[in-house]
Amino acid sequence: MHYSSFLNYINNYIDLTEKEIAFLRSNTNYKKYLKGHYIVQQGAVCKHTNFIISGCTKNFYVDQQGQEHIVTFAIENWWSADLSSFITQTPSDFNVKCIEATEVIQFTYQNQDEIFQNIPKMETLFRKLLEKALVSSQKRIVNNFSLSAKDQYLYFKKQFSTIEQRVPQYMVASYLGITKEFLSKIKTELAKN
Amino acid sequence: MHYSSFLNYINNYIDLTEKEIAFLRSNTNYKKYLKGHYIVQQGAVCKHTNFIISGCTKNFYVDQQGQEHIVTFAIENWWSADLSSFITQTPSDFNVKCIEATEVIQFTYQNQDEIFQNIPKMETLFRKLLEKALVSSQKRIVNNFSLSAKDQYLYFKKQFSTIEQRVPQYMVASYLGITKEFLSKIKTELAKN
DNA sequence: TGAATTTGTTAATCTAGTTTATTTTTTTAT
DNA sequence: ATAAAAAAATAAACTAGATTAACAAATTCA
Repeated sequence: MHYSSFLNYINNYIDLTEKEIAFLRSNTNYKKYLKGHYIVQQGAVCKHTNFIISGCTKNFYVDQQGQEHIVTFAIENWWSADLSSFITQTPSDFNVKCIEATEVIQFTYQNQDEIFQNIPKMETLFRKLLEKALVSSQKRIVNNFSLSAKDQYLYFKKQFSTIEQRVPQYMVASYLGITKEFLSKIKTELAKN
Repeated sequence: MHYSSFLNYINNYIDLTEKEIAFLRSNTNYKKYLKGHYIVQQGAVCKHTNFIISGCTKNFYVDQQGQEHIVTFAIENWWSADLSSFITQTPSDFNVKCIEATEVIQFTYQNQDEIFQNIPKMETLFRKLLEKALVSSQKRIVNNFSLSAKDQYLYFKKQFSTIEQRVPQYMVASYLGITKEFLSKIKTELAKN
């Protein structure tokens, strides 16, 4: 039953036979993480790619000054992993931490290999997901350059209103690359209008 | 003969049969662009993905104030396109312009589909290329947040010394998201040590 | 229920990077 | 070779956003 939202998601993109579904099940597993737990820790290898059934995670980097920089959030029906560590199977520079209790369907690098070899449609799906992720990552770079902090916040709010309602404000600031104090200032200014 | 560097490149990752090579050739074509010419123009659909045989391109966005923001450079043995427009086949927000005279092997969206369907190894290759591109795009976001402009410049220099030597300094500044004046200041400071 | 912890606000001071304007150097094309 | 155009340097005034510090509000949990 944990699988239904995962299979529904896949089903939005591709059609799988009963056999393929069975194969997918046997090459993935369900896991539940408590709030505050780490799915990946800086310095450890990211063993799994995770599809989020419920909950919320943040992927972040702690710099040399000890400051945390959030790269991405992930919620239901999104994927969450440290891609860099996962694809090279080498220690990670990033952390993935659960902001809420989080249920996932996860698979290892080997699982992924098997899945792609046996169900080529799945590799096509992943290729397309990666394309989209790269586009939005590039869009974010451009926004960083061409928008003021206020406009970046408004863009985030529009794009990810659900996330904004679920995570503390200081994490939104970290995602935007500004201080929590400055985001607070922006919000009071916006409230005046 | 134009194809040799393209095939060499592919050969670094996967083995192709003679038949597959022939198929690849018949689904791609060679093109030469002059310096200053546009491969993609903001508002037009990006018809091709381009593998660069020789030359150098920049992928950039012109914001509402008319300011140019460079998202990526591409040189020999790199891929160049506006991914967003290419995958959706809708008008582009970005331009791809030749900084030098540039020779490419290019294929359309339909070509790509045919290639992936007939040579699944090629889709695997592209999936892996996309993974790497996404990793470096995310790395760039983090650098934007955690490094000073000076350190970002040093990182760029280390990573892309060939590019730095080939493009005007104001384009490097645009890529880094700083003004040309400030990059000039950084460089004179660095020269003093 | 209330003490402890986490999250958010406000305000003064500071600084990395921008803007604007002028000058110098390098490149390009004839 | 040389004029025109493009690129780079310099410098002063300015500003978006950071830092620091003190306080207020909201959650959490015993």
